[in-house]
Amino acid sequence: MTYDFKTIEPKWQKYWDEHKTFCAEQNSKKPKFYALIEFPYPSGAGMHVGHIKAFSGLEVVSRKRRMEGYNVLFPIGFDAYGLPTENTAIKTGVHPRTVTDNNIKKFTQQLKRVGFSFDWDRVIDTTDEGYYKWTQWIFLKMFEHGLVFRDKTLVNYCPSCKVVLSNEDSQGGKCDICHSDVVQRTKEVWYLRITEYADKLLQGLKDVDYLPNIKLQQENWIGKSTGAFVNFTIKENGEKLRIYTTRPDTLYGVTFMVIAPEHPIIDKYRDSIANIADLDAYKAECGKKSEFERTQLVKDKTGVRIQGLTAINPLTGKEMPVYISDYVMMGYGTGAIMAVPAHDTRDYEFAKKFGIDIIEVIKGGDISVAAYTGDGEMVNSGELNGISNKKDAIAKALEILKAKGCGEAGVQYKMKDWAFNRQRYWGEPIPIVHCPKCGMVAVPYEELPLRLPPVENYEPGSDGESPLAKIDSFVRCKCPKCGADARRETDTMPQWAGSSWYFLRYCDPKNDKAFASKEALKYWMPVDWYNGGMEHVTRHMIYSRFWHKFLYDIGEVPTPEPYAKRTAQGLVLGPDGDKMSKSKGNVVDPNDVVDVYGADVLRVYVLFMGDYEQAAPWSETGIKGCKRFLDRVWALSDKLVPGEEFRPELEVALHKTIKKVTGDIEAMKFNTMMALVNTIYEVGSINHGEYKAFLSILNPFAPHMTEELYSSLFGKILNEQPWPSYDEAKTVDNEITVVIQINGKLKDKRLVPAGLGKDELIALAMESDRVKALTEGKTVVKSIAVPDKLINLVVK
RNA sequence: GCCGAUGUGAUGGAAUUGGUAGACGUAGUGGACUCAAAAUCCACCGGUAGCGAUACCAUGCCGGUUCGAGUCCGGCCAUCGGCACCA
Repeated sequence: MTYDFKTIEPKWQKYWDEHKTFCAEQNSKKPKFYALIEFPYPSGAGMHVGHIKAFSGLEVVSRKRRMEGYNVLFPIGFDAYGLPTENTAIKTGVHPRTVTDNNIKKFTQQLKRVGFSFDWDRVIDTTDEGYYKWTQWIFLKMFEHGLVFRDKTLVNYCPSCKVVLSNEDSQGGKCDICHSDVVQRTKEVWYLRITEYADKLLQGLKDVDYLPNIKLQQENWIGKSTGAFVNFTIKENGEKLRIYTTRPDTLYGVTFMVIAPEHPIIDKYRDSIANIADLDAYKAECGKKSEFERTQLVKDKTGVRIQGLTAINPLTGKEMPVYISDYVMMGYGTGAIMAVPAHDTRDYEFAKKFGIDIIEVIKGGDISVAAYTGDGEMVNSGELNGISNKKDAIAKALEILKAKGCGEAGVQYKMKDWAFNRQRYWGEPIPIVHCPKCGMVAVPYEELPLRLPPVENYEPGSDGESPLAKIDSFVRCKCPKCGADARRETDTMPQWAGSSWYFLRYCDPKNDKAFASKEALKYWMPVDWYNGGMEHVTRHMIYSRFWHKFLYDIGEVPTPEPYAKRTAQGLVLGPDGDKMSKSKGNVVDPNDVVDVYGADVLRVYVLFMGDYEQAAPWSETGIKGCKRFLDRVWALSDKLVPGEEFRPELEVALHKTIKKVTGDIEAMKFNTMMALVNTIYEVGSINHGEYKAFLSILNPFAPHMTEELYSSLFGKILNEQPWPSYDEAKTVDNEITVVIQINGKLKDKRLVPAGLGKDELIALAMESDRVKALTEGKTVVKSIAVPDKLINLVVK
């Protein structure tokens, strides 16, 4: 009898569907466990095996938790708004709704074939009007609370196609569609004031269990820095030029100022600037570069001195030139810096290039060679001289600034406000009306959802407007406040919107009175364990934590943080070791694997292929090992003998393995249970109790095969059985091999009873013939013994 | 450039707290079974030298701490993820 996956796997999938085996229970007395995976974007290409790996980690945890007696919520849905779908629609003329529905169908079919234990009664789709109604609702709540505003920004604009482009579609400054040069263009867009939550987002990290590197990435993204705002007076007109610095202690070392090319002071005083044409030309040149490119090309600093603006150092009264340069960004701090070339690398390069003075104010480096960014004694710094501690120097500098009334301590965040709009069709319409009298007016809550209207074609409108701008019947409306003729906003929300709160909807996905009921939220939140890709740990996670914290502040959700725990899986690379991509043709379709090997082999392989958190290439040969492993498990049914108690020859191995697998699953280490099968083969037989235990721990990985074996051999449904327990005392061998080292090198081994003391071990080591031979005529200087592990003799 | 990670045999990777480097799998070699092949089973499997016991070398590179370093520290190199309009 061989394992016929082609009939057995669909049989159990049907059973699980019909019995709603994996649907979360309502009103359960069991403890809850909410496992969340990042819901997929349903692309036309269908799923690849990377999705399977991403979902399989918590799939195993969820199945284990159910056996451990938890009421588990393990939901699935689709993050379906997005550019690729819209681009397909433009290309083929098929409505994005139809494209999305087809893709979701394909994804669903693929997921079901793998036998994931998702709760299929709670599927959500962010493009469903019953869902995006609530996305719009939350947006309006933010609008109501002053977290939504409009401001100018630079966007990538293709003058030839007349569209706003994403960073991805404008790489290298060329339009992806027509290959003409992309320019940076100023546009007024929507923002969410996420910076208001910067500190809360940072503080909240103290209370959650994320992998340390994930926390660190988020901390760095928020980028809190403490420093000072300092006002420099402009000699010619008395204007205050406000700068932000983290090093107010270096104020005596300032020799010039740099402002962003877009800084408003230039336009304000353009009439009094002699070389305004040069500045405009430089600004235009910078406009071609994205912010990313600006910071990247540091090798050669560029800039132009402003003829007609001179800054005065508030501490020394010294006059200093003001430059514009693209290494200063309008989007961070105040868009202006004081340059201290002696102690900042970028300022140093700039000063060298433009021949500006470099004044040392901190001892310890050689400023003729490079900027010195380390600590040291303050020099050339008036009342700061002699202070050798950075912290004290900064404190003193702040004191002086405050006394003179020209500056104060301040906090800056690297995090920017969230540009919350796209000029595209396939997204949630922003529910705002522009009234000539009342300004921006919210669409009333009772009119939600504001539906996406049908359009003829999905090409972006001319001049960078959304296709919605072309729909007169959509655009023209009455002001909800005063009834006057008004215009609807035609931008849509970015793809991040729908995924910023989906974990809340899963708690109560069919509710049409609220995004979820208070009871459901109270029961299920927070998410106990969230797993996804490293590429989402900053943007998606920070955006969604922000939405959640806002909802918490207005009393709509019961927990301050959405995710109690977060882990991340590594990518599955193509067989060639490159990232899987359609263009490289190295994408592996899970359906092909299931056709040949079955779902259980695929599931076991993606988890056994290596470290779950690391990227690993797909390997056709590696998968064969997993097939052999499962075939050997299946064949154990031929070696079955009566008996429920573990027999002495397998007892330790079983207790050890149960303990190991129980712990390893929690640590997302999945690839270490194969060895037990080898041991069982060595023993030559397995009894009922032993087989039951082994099938139980394998069940989360290979649910179809283990269920078939268990139910046919023992007449019970395996996933209704409890997770096997182990006896700590029986996980250790009575006899242990200890290692004898001389000067740290392995020289001999001894099989000794477990738990031997240090002195006994050392005495034992001295009896060894090898040790005797090697220590002859020498002295043992030191002996180290680690019980049950090793003895090391230091010999001279 | 900045932030985060990774680097171990032919190969995917183990080594859970600083304590036997290479578990387990794949590939390979030899053998059993077979008319033969596949499948399956058994054995071997980091390098150099040696008949052998064994010795030396070996976890990207250079250095350090330690009785002992894949693991900790410093400095390099390479690769990957993110850098805010790809999701």
